[in-house]
Amino acid sequence: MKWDTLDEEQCSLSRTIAVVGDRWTLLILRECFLRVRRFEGFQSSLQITRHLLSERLKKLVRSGILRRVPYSEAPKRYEYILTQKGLDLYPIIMAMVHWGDTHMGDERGRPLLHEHKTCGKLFDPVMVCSECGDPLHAKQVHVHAGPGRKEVVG
Amino acid sequence: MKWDTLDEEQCSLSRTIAVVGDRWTLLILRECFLRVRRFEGFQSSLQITRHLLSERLKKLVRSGILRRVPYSEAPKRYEYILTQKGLDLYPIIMAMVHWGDTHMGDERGRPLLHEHKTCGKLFDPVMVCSECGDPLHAKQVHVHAGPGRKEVVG
DNA sequence: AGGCTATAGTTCCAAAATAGAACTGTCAAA
DNA sequence: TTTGACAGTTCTATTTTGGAACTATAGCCT
Repeated sequence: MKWDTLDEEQCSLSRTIAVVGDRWTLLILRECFLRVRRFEGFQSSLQITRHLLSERLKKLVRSGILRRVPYSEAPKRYEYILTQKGLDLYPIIMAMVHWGDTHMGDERGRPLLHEHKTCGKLFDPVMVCSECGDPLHAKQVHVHAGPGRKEVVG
Repeated sequence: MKWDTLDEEQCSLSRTIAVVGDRWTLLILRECFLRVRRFEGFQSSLQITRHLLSERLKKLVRSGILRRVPYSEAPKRYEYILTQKGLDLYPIIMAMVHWGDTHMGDERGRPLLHEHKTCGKLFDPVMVCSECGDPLHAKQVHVHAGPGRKEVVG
């Protein structure tokens, strides 16, 4: 597969994978949601090589997920801030964190707890149907071809 | 980073990434949710090299996400079925599909539509708080160190 | 003025992962 | 007996990563 044109695929999952489908990108985004914004911050907390970090940040900026904002004029220095498009990745990250808590946990318990500020409680993320509000399960979902589908599969 | 011990990291996201954090694995899982079960099925719909497909399927079986079930005795043939642990990845996949639909769509419209069998309507997946049921947004969440956390960050 | 430190990268080479194609082995059907 | 379907394995070439060192700008200290 030609990963460089993955974002032109018909499948929405492929298009998402094109931008966030690698290990480092996902970990960088985790740091973004933990309020890390600067090159040295990402580098020291992730132990990613500077070369790859540089690559990934550029790609995230090109994809419109991060904005590169100057925070110092002399010397010129920038920090990386999530755009709305980037903030909208939150459910993906939370879904992954929750699956890890549920299925990959160890005896120590979960490393982070999440508090929902609007209700004040510790919570788990739950994915529900936008129409009826019930929790979603794979077996209750039927897939139809949509308007953007070239040929029918599945 | 040593990717082979990523599943021993303290971070739940890292542990999830250890098993589903690469492009092909995610695409294979998409096919699983579209009811593909066999080697040739995955190979022909994804155009993945047979070598990598073989590797990834083995890893998914080792991780307990797929089960390798015989469907023919002579010759011995197997198919790959999602376990409950695998089925629980559904929110991750759906979150990614939904983000792709929202932010990476093109003029043709979305390729697939999802019907919730229990309510009969076409829906979008929404991530909500398990406690109050409100939709989750990154800025409304506060992170605490949990019992499995060695040191405090973030 | 000279040297140290902080920040944000870039460059270079070795090691690992992936792509692409061909090959293996088992069995059924023609 | 030949062909085809299925489920892989093996091989080499290319691409991506990892790891370490290097560059560049500017503030601060003496």
